[in-house]
Amino acid sequence: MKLETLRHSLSHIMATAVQELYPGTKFGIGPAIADGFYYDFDFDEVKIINAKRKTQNAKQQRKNQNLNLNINDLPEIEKKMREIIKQELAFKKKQISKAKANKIFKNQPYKLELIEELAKGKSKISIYQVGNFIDLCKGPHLKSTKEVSPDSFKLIKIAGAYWRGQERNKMLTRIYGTGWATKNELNKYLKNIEKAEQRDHRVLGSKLELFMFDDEVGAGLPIWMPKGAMLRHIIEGYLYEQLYKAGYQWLTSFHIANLNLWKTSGHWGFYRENMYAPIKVDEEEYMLKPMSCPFHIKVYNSKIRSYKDLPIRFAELGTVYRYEKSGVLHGLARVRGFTQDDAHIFCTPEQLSEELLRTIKLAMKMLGDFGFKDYQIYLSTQPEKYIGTDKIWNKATKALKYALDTLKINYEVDKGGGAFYGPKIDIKIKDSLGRPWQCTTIQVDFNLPQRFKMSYIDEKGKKREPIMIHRALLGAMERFIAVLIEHTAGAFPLWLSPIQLWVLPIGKKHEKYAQKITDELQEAGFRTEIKNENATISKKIRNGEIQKIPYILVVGDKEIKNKTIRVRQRSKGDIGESSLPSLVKKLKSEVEKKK
RNA sequence: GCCGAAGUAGUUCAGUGGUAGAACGCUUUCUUGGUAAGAAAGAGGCCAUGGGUUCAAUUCCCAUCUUCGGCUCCA
Repeated sequence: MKLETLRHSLSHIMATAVQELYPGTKFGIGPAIADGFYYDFDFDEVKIINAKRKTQNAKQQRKNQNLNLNINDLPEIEKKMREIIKQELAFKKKQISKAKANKIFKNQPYKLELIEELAKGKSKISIYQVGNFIDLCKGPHLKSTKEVSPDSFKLIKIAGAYWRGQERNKMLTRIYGTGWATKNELNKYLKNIEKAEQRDHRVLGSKLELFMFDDEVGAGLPIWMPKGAMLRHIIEGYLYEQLYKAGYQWLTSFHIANLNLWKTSGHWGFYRENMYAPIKVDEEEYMLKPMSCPFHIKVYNSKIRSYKDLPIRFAELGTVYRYEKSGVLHGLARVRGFTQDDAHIFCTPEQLSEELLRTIKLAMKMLGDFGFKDYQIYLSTQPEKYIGTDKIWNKATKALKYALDTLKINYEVDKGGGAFYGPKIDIKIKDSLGRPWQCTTIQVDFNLPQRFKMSYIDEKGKKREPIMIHRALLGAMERFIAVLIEHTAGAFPLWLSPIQLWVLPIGKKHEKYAQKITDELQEAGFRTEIKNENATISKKIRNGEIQKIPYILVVGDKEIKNKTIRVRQRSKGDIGESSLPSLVKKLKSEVEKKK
């Protein structure tokens, strides 16, 4: 039995239960998804009288006695589902005409909408019936509900979801469930979810004192605490070094700029809903920057460029501000002010392939250095509305494909998913709960060079328009660190650890020696702290493990006598006595390998 | 923004129509310790904010803000 079939059938069983419990429900759709299933319901015409309600607050009463489900109602639906399963009902498939379908679903407006589309070019529509519940469905399904083990599924959450995923449509109530072949597998799944929640960057962020939020500061505006700021600083240092090696030049630009700049760039016209309101300065209006590109273009345009100067690569750790709808904010992964590892490459059309190839190679190297090997790559192509000629679109899309193919990278094509100004490559990294986050983006732009009248002088002394590539390889510091925290569960590799070593003197008389060791390690460039507070050695070690300190050094009488330290490695335990120089050598090679 | 849930100590959470408690953390003292929790004492809260109902509101009602789970949108 395929899990997908089981889950799809569970979704029908849930709908059957809902129909029995809340007559009058209108049904949306109910597919199987990764790990489970859902079904969308419209309860607007279900009167509260029909449902057995334990609690009713005033808000619900005001809503004209309409049913308003919440998480507390799920056990009752589960119970009903088990009753249905025990009845050993068959899933019956039928092929019917459109006219007959319209009759059966005459009280189901969402189904009628689907019938209209399904019937196009077909004479028959397939339906499935289980118990008294009939649904439009192409299947497949189980033969009977008896194939379902009544304790291997669970309804897990309830949420709003727009009909057909369109914001302008009505919001339906979606119930999510998870379903497995056995009770054991279900429990394993639920345990895994719990484990994943332990890796949540929002939880670890405050436990490890990396960053914080404050109501009075504002939503979506993280404050970096000392250890988080250090982590960020290390990553920034890495970027400066890598990009310099890759032939980039660094720029710095300001956080606000005259509205006129954003009018020229087109952001005022096309991106306004993501920008904050203008700030009045004397008689002029200024905007907080949502992107850094116009500044980089200004630098490019500050003098006449020859074909010999290209490609020009301008990089900036650009802090940008974007209005994000309140409901989408998510820890560090989705914020309202963030710093992109942004860069713009200006090149000739002939150089485009080579530049894209270099950029993707660099992205892969950098993601690899941070330990990311598992991600999804998308190539987004020409959308319906676009600027530029088909010729140049084809050329750019081909160049992107060429780069991916040359590097033998697997990718999916997101047809029509490109920006209006050019095609792009996106790389998404998954978080602890499997939610994908877009980090890397490499976009070709035919729009801005035109808007800012950019040019270079070619071999024949003629003015030509350069091609622009926008690229953020880690994406944004905030989001990247969020994913990094979840990826490592906060146990950062040595080179990234904000604090790399703790030195623990056993007693007061060992403090002087411990301080000497600490000083020498700091001198050697390692982020080291002495822990001489009043606590037992066991307690300090425990704290060190909780704080995910990579190395803990213990010193006492024996070590002083031998001129050594006792080394404990994170999650490995005591790895024995060592001299300081040999430890430093080990640490240096570990930092070097970025492991 | 939309649907649903929730905001009590630094953190995780109990609790109550008569202005509050636990655990961990923190501070101090005792203890001077050998690889994941030594002991005692103490400090710490306008119970998110603003209104309303009430003799009395942290508790009931409303609004706002923030957070969480989804939807839509994105780095």
